[in-house]
Amino acid sequence: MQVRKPTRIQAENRDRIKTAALEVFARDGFRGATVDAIAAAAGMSKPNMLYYFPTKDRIYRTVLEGLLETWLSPLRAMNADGEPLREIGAYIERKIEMARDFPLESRLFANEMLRGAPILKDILETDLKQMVDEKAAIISSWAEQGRIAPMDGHHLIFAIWATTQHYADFDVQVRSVLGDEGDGRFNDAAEFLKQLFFNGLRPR
Amino acid sequence: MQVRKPTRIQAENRDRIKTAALEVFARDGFRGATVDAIAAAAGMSKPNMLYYFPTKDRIYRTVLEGLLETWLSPLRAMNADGEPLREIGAYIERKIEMARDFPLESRLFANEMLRGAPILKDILETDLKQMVDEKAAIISSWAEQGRIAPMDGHHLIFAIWATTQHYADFDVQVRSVLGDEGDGRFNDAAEFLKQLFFNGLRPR
DNA sequence: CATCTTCTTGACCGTTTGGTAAAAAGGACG
DNA sequence: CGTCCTTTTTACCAAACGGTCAAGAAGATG
Repeated sequence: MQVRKPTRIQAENRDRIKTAALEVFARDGFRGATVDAIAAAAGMSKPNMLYYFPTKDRIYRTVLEGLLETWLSPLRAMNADGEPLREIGAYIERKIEMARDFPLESRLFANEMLRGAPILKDILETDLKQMVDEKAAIISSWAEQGRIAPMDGHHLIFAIWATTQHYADFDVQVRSVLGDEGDGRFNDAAEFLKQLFFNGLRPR
Repeated sequence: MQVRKPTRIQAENRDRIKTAALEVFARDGFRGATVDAIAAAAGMSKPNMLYYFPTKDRIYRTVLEGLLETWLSPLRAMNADGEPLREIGAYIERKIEMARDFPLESRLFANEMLRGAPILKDILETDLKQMVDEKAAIISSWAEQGRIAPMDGHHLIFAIWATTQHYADFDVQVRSVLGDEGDGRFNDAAEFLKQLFFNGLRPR
């Protein structure tokens, strides 16, 4: 099986398509997105795009899978040997940065969840579950050592996901509510969330 | 302008359509949903359905607007004269109940946000903003009185929205990660969140 | 610069989509 | 039970959709 290395044009165009697809899928979801819309966003004709990716489904899977590793890396970085509040604080900060810098990725992920994760379900139940269980166990051990309040680590992780991704997924709502004073919302959110979680987790 | 009261059949069918539309729109979003799919879910032919609602757009607006008041009523119930932690705790509990009992409504709302809230934008910027500002002011006054920790009430409200709605919007993910032990997830979440927010908000 | 491969295009195809028209079927009510 | 209004159905339409095809344009390579 011959696998020749991609040409410069191939690399560029595949990249433009993935960027365009991210935009469209994040807004309209898989079913709502059209290959015409993606091609238009990528600045090329539909048949031209389909020369690089044979189907809409393939584009979607490529974008989604390309995103996963980046998306989960902050959690993977949470270290059992670190100081609990430092580790959790760093995780919150990193996740807020990602909501600010990669809102489309967050919304694409949210869209996949809303339709029942037909593509990612397997990964959620295996790889993701395994990692979350592992990190939740670390949190439990911190709690048993009395270094943080006793709690189920799973729900702590969910709470951090929810609060941080909210600023990407519900960006319209956040901006609508905050109005003109909303410019510093990511910094304010980071400060608020660290206070909330730090005080909420401190052992008592 | 004659407005006759709806017949029994009209009332029933409009209701069936709205229920079916909620299901389909919550899963596939506005663009991804098809009138055929909604009609099928409602158990009637497409032209029959369009006899009751002239366009897909009209169905969507009807469902969305019918949802809004219910959706925001828990926040409206937050009372300045109550005891802060009791009020906030009751709000969290009510929101978790809604995530459990009305997940489709939550996901429909999420879908509308993800595509930039083209229908709800106006309401977000006027009615919603007004109410959130009002409630955030109450929270600020509690903070000034030293009854809770100082904070921006807006972000507290966002955090409660995010953490509670997460259990509806990301239900697949939550269930995938929790596995078979996930049955009590709404109760566990309520307990966890109350602990988190109570400790996180206590004045110090 | 000739040749071979890669890339792009316009024309096209069958299916799905949102919606319409007209007529048949059903229900309410005197 | 006949009449009138409501409801449902069948058949249909134009546009949008995902995708194909063959031929031409542009790049790479000797």
